[in-house]
Amino acid sequence: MRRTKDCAEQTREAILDAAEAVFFRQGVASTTLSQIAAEAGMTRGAIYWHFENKLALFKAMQDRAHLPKERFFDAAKLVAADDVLSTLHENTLEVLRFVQTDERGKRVYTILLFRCEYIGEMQEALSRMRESEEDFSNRIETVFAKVEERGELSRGWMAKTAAGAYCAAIHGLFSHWLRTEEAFDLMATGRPMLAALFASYRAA
Amino acid sequence: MRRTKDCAEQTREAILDAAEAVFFRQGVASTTLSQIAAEAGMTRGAIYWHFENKLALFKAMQDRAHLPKERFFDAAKLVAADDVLSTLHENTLEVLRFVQTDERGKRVYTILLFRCEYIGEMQEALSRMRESEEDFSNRIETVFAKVEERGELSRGWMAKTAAGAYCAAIHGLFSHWLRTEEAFDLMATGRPMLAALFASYRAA
DNA sequence: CGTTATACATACATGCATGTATTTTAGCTG
DNA sequence: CAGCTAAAATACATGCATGTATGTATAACG
Repeated sequence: MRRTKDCAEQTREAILDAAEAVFFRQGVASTTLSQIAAEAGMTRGAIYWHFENKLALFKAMQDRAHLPKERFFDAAKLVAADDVLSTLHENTLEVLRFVQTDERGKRVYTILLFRCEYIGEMQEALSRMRESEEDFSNRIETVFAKVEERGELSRGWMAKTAAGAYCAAIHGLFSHWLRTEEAFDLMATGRPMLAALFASYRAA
Repeated sequence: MRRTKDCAEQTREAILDAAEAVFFRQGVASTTLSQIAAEAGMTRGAIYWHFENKLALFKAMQDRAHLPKERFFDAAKLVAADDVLSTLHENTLEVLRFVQTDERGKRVYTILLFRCEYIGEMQEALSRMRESEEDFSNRIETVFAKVEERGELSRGWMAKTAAGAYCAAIHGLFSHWLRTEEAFDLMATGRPMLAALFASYRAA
């Protein structure tokens, strides 16, 4: 105990790693702090030293793996592009490629999607997630509004429905992939799927 | 107590209703049998009389709202159709229309998707769900295999990726809709989205 | 009309997770 | 080297959900 300062920081990271692992295996609600401590090779004392409680630990884990949506979709840049649709299309493919390599992101996103109930104390975590999702949704809608304004959106679509379909497609791809990882080739499926969508957005 | 036989059946239904309501509000893991009993206006005794435990109650709730996938997608019929793709397309639109009217289905599906962690005791419930999903996935893949065999599937798609994209799209639509119900018009978004997908499947 | 099984309610024992208080260990400081 | 404090481990009190055992009222049945 009390080895040194960065030794404590190392402990903190170990606890977060352990939390990720146990949350992933067992889900958030049924995971006890004892289990996390055991996984990290310590006792609950260490956890309570570094974190206020389970919710704080959960949030810290969520923060450590800042999800890709925030860093990949800059609505201002997208709207400013020459060919907004093509830029969004390419951008999306880039995200698909990226997430495949991001092991931590995959684990954390799986926890957020499938291993967490977001109730009681966790409601705050949900509202964070919701805000982030809503923010994403809104940015995408802004982008499509611009596309529509420029007359580049096929009739049959409106900014709102186009954005909804885009979000649904992305979300569907990710969750289907995370649920059946070994049996699902994200790029092989996502590429033609996005191609179909964007072709429809553009159609004369 | 001991009113009559169908009075007991009525109690059973009331318990299931209460479970649905509380699971929906609070999530499955953190819901206690006392809360369900209170919601139903009874005590835990009634629950333990009708159900072995929480898992059994959960399964009964799941069974009562048999989800639409089972009754709408008959792979054999689909494969036998003249125009398989068009039939699947129409079938899918019909499901979209139907689910909007099925309040119980909506609640239960929301619980299954967002209010349940599927761990510990619930893992069995998960494997049931998984089987059902996998079965659905497989049936869809069978359908697309037939389409491919007939040479009616555009190059750029293979049976597997086409089925994956279809499932991802459906799942994405449903979950996006259930998450933001008021702000999302399922048909208005789903119709052009499916049109885009199926147009791509067919493209010469 | 008495008995019995049904449909619950109530009471009780157990276990376990949480949070906090206390204690121990070891690095740092003068 | 003494003293202090950061970094944990340990101990303890509490609450609460579960499961089960027991109690009880009433419908069904002979």
